[in-house]
Amino acid sequence: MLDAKYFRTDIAEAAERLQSRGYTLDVASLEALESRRKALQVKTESLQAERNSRSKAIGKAKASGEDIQPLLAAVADLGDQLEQAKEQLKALQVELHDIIAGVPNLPDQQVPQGNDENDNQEISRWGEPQHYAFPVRDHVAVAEGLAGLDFERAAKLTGARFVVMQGGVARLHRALTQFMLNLHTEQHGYQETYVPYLVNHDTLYGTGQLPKFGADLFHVRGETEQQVPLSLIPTAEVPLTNLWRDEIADEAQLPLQYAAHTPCFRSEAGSHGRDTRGLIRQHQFDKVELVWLVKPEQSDDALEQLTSHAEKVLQLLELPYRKMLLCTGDMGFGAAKTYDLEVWLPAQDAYREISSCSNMRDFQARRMQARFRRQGAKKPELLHTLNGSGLAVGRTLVAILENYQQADGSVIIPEVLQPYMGGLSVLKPV
RNA sequence: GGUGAGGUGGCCGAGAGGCUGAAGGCGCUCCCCUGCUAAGGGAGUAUAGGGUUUGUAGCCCUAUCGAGGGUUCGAAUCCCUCCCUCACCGCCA
Repeated sequence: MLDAKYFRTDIAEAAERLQSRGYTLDVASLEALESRRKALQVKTESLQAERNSRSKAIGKAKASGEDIQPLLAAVADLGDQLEQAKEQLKALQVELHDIIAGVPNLPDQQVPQGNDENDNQEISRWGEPQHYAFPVRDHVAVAEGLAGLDFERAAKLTGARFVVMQGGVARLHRALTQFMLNLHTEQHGYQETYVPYLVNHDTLYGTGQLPKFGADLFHVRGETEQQVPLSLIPTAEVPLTNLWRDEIADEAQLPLQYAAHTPCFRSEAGSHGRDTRGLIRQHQFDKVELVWLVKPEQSDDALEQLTSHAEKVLQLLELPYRKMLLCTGDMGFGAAKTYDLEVWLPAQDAYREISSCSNMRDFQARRMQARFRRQGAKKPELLHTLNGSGLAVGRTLVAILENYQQADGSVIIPEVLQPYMGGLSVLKPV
């Protein structure tokens, strides 16, 4: 969420910068609402102040044994007026807040202008896509030979966009998460963290999934209407970033770096018909997530580091990839700057997203009231938050199955994973 | 799941409808005293929103005692719902 004050003081600039990412701010109605809000809030608060002082006077009069009836009569209609003003103000504030909470983050200045993924800017490439002397199969066909992925049975158990993994492929999937977590915690300074997979709505609001993107989530309702509704996390970014919701960190504790492996659940509303084959787009997938909480002046550098940590995984797995700087139109709701890492998938003859690393600046921190206090400072400041996949495990599995496939249907296991596979160096067809 | 006890500032802890944004203590900051240290004296010490303002200064207002609703002129205090913590019982990986 952007600072409400920003909309009061520099609304023209806000509108212009938002337009660059394809978001049209309704300046006129926002200004109208704002001036009504101001008048109403002043009115409401002065009514409140009057009520408070009169009530205090009644208390004093009563204590000294005076007759309070005339005083009571004098406040009689104050209550109704106040009640009415409060209700109007609340409605107005909710309206205003809903608008502001639905406004996306401002893109960083160096983010290229653009409408969609075609305007993203390629930053670098790593590795050379291999040439295959045989017809390349996609990961579904490769895994079929290994009896590793069972989409039919998963559909029976649950429905479309779920998978059952078995045997060497299942183990490879597990090996990947172990490898990634070990790398980030041992070499990159992240604190290994285990988090809940169900979170409440305050938490989802904090990272920006709510109120706008509830349709992308799976929700779990309580038995009764009053019980707190929960939702399955769409990414570990949600619980990790919210660790510091409503808290104030000491400057000395920063930067905070967390790594967690969790399943992620996404309803994929609105993506019907896209990537229907295979593991690319599932309702449930595993991911190792990296989250940073930093001082504002550290966040630019932190994004570079965070992205390099995700890249390191691809490099160690020897998977060709390219690094893209997303344009204004392709960035996520809360992001100020995002790098996507796209891994080479030979069967698709294309690079596909496998990691997304974003600097959210203070956008989430403001919603969460996640702050820190500088040494000796009185006022706390908002933190900057960053997150990135390091990496999406399912898609990494896809990349390995496709890039390491052999003519005989076997799949070579990347060297760094072999210790996690009991020394196995190749998955053979069954 | 059942029964009971609780949730108050950075921490401990009082308060049981009004003079309580909240006693007292600890911690922290500043000042005084002081060869050093220890002890002592004094002052200060939440957050958010709003108004005023050139101002992240000052001043003023409002809100906040787990969360939300209610009763009341007035709620930390009374009522309801939910959340969380602790204890015992039941169940369970």
